[in-house]
Amino acid sequence: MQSSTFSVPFVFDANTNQLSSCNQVPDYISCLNEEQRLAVETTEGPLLVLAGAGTGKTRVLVSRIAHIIATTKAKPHEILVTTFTNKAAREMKERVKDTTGPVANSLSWIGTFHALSARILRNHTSYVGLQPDFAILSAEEQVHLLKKLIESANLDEKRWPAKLLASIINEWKNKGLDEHSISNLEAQHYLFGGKAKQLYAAYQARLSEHNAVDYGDLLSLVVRIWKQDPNILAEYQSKFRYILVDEYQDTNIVQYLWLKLLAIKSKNIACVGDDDQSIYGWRGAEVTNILRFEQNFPGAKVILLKRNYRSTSNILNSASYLISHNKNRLPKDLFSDRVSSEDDEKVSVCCATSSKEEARSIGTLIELLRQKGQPYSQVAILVRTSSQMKEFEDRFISIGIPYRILGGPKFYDRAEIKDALAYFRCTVRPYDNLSFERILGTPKRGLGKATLQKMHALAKQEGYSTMEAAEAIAISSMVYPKTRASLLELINKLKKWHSLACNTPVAELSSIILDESGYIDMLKRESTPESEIRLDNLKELVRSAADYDSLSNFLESTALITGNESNPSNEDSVNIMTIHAAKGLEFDTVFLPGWEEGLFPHQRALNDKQSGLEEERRLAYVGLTRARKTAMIWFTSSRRVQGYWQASTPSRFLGELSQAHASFAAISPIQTEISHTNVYTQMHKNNLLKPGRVDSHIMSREGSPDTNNDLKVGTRVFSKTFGYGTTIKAAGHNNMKILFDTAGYKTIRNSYIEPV
DNA sequence: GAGGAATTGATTTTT
DNA sequence: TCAATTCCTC
Repeated sequence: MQSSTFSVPFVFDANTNQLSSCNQVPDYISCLNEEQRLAVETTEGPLLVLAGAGTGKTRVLVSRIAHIIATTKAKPHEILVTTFTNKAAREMKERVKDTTGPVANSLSWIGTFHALSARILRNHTSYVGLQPDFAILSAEEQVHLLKKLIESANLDEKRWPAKLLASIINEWKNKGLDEHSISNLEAQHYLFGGKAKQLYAAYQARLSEHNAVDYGDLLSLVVRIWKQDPNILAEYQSKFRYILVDEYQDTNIVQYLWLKLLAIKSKNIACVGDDDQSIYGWRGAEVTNILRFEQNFPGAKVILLKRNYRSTSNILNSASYLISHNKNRLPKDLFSDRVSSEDDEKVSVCCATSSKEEARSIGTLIELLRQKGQPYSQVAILVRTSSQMKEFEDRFISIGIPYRILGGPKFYDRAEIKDALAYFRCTVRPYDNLSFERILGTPKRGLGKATLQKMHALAKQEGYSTMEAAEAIAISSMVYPKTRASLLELINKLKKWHSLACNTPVAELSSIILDESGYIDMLKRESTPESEIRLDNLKELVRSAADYDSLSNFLESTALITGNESNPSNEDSVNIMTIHAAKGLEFDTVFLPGWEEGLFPHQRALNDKQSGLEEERRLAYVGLTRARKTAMIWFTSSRRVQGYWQASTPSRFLGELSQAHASFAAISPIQTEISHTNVYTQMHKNNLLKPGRVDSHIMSREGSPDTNNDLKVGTRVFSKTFGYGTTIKAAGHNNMKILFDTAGYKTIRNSYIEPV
């Protein structure tokens, strides 16, 4: 896309609330194409910008913010912008700064729905029976809490999994339903029976006891306040004169209600999104929001961005043809801005015999690309499931290709960070039971299950918090003196830190806590490379704590911000990530391995009716459109899934690529250098002309009952995948290690082989 | 309560 | 297969 660097020097004086030097015709307009300019200049009334992949969505939003500030009388703090992640919000703010100058600093309402809602909710806590310092429950804590409630309701955890209950509650909150509708949810009906409603009531009661909300509440409470009190709503309606929404296809129903209430007065709502890139349906995103925009916001203008600046026409056309197989979408006609030339390669489809070979071939290709001057960082491997990553890691380590995994374990997900935060939270809020239970046994101090059980019993009996119960036990004779002393020591430390909290700098306080708790010592004693990293992470945590003026403010920010900047190594390295994590990114070369039925589209999505398949197809579309110049799709003829070897059928999506823009058999110049990939033979062998044929008994693990349990060692057997072989030894209940005549040693399910 | 053995169960993931 | 969890023993 155009790379003009310019700056419109707006100055916003917060004292006088005046914006100066904004009467010049700003330059940001001139670098937009006609479609984009229309989207930027239509500042009044509801607007939907339907932007295909690579059409400059963010540029439109950024320019629009600049335009609104320049041409209307709106102040930056009267503009509300929602983004999908915190990271996107930061990046958007940076880009606005590049375009409008220092005025971006006054753009204070830009962030995720959750972050914005938390701010709004803090002003009206009494309205919904909360204290202003309410805590925000993380997903993990939510499951933990539900687990405990299920336990105390004497339900069998195996049959009533907390995770399932959590997903039901979340789904239902995302849909903006209230407690009366929980009984309508099909899933809870047969899984939880009448108990779900009780469990939910207990859950919500526990939340308010703890002065906490979960992520769903954050939004729905704001919606509830706005619905119930017209005065409060009116206040926000006039406060936010312009509303901009990024990634509109990923909003859920509550977020729609939220926007609708807020925008109903000014009608100045502009949403940017692409229905074809909606890949988060499984967590509540509602594509219908974008499909029905014109009905939901009467008088809406819809602008389609069709000019794609990213991909070559072969890639774009393949992707467009693929996505045209979806029924539930708004048709678009994207065209590539790139002048077709010799390096407009077709999308190539290649086959390997196993995931190992797949990784080996792709590794070789990457090395060749590198020799031809392509930096590693311009190469991405986009997988459907994270389990596919390991094969590539192994291979890359052995041949020395530097790589990085994006969207891997997040900083705040690391055990040591969570432990540290749990210590901090106990210090600040002594009634935080979850955190207290987390720190009890880390580092080891002779406190465990038995002691915890006693605390629980006492807490329940006396209505204490866990820490109060611990204190009572520490001065009673309910436990051994050794346990008592250890417990007392912990409690005294927590009390000491609590008293330090108000007049000690945050960074100092946090390092005192980590030190005195023995946590640092524990890691130092380990002295493994692993523990070195952990110590570094803790140092990093202490460093970032220094930016806050109180420990509780620091904790507040960590509840909403998950640092997903993955290891910012400056080394030129290949990017490995899931397709989900690749959303919004682009690379010169993209490898898409594992296009096989059952893996991509994923079996779980296939079981899940038509909408599941369509979302998988959108995912394929997103994957393909990440590529600028080269896209290479791979599939294998057999793959080890969950430890078992399975014959695989090429993905039905391969048959949905446009023949004119994808080459199934034609071999690109680089590929000819790989001798062991015989595309032709494999294509025939795998019956690629009829993609989508699934051998259901092979793909599904539960498909057929396990027979052949009486197989003896040394028996000759036959497998559809590997041919003839001899059993070597039993491996677990229903598996056998077999030496195949041609395929070598494999461990497979007994049901996949038959004696001959 | 700690540590080793056995069992289980495995998309995608942000706030 | 492989990691996480639970079970079992000392």
